[in-house]
Amino acid sequence: MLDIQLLRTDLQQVAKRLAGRGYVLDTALFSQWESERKALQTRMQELQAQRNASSKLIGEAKRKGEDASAILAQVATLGDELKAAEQAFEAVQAKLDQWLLSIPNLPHESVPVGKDEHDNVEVRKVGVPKSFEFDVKDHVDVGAPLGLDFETGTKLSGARFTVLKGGIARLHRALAQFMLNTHTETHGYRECYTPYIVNAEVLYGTGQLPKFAEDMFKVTKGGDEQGPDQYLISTSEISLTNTVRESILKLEELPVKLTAHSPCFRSEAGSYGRDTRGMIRQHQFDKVEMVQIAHPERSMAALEEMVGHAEVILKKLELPYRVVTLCTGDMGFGSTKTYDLEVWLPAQNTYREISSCSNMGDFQARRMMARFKDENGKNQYVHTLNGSGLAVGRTLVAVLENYQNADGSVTVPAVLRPYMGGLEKLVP
RNA sequence: GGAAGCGUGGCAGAGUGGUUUAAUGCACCGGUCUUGAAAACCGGCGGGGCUUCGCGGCCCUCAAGAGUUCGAAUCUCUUCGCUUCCGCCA
Repeated sequence: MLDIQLLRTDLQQVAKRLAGRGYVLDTALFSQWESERKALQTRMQELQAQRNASSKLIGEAKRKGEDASAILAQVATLGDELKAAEQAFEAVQAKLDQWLLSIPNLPHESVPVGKDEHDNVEVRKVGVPKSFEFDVKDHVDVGAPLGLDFETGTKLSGARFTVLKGGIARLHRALAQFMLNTHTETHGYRECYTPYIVNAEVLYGTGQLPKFAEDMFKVTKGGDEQGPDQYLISTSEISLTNTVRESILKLEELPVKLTAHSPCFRSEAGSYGRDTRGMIRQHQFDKVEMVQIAHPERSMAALEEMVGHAEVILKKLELPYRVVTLCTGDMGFGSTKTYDLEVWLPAQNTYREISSCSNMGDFQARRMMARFKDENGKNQYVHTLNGSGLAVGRTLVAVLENYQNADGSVTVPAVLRPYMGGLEKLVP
């Protein structure tokens, strides 16, 4: 959520910056609602003050045993008027709030202006794609004999669900363990285990609601169809970031660095027909997530650091990748700046997204009321950052494709062998 | 699932319709004193919002929501959470 003060003081500038990401800000609408709000709020508060004063007088009169009927008569008409004023105010305030919640974040000045993914800027390329002496297979064909089973996944749950069996299942687990251990042991993140079902208000905090409800899985408690709205998390960014909601952190508590391995559930509405083959795009996938709650002055540095943390995983796995700065038009809703990590997939002969690291600035913090007491004792919004470190399913895909051998086996990356009981190769 | 009880500011804790615009203590911050500290004393000390150049003024907030009332922490209803007991259960 943007700072409403910024909209009040510098509306045109905000509109201009949002235009860079392809968002048209309805400035006339805001100005109109804002002046309505101001008038209604002033009126309502006047009436409340009047009521409070009169009630106090009545109390005093009664205590002294005096006759209060004159004041009572005077205040009698106030009730209806006040109620009407309150309702009118709440109505316009609700409209403003909903509107504010639907506005994306302002891009940082350092973000390249652009329309879509074609305008993203490559920052660096690391590692050299290996050349194969044989025709490379994609992960579906490499994985099938090793226990990657789409057919059973579909039988159980429909399209975009997968069953992993045997060595592949273990490799998948090894990847997650390796990532989690690396982030906790060498990057200073605190391991967390969090709920996979969260309340709607939590999703307002991180920005999935109200705009992106169609991307989520909503769940219902048996026998409680009228119960509160709850959703499966689409990333553990949601639960990790919201751990600091409605709190005021001490200066010395920053930065808070959290990590978790969790499944992620995404409806993938709007991506029908895209990446239908294989496990690139699933309704359920695992991810190791990094989250930082940072001092505003430190958040951009923290973003660079976090990208580095994600890169370490790819480097240790010896997977070629590149780092890309997303342009204004391709960034996510709440981000001020985003780097994507794209891993080399030989079968597709291209780099594919495997991690996304973003600085959300105070956008989520304002929605969550997550603050810290600054150097001057003032409460300030924290900055929140999140990054995949990494998407486990896609990492599995990358390992299968990059480590495949002519005989159909897959070499286990050296760093994963301790997690595989020393196994060096997955053999059909 | 059944029964009972309880949710007040960072913590403890008063407060059962109008001197509570939430007492008091602890913690915390500033000051006096002190070589320094402790103690003592003085002052400050939750959060959100509106308004003002500023000083300030005002509104909301006692788990959440709704209601009764001129007036609600206090009364009523609903929801949520916690505690204890019983039942069931990985």
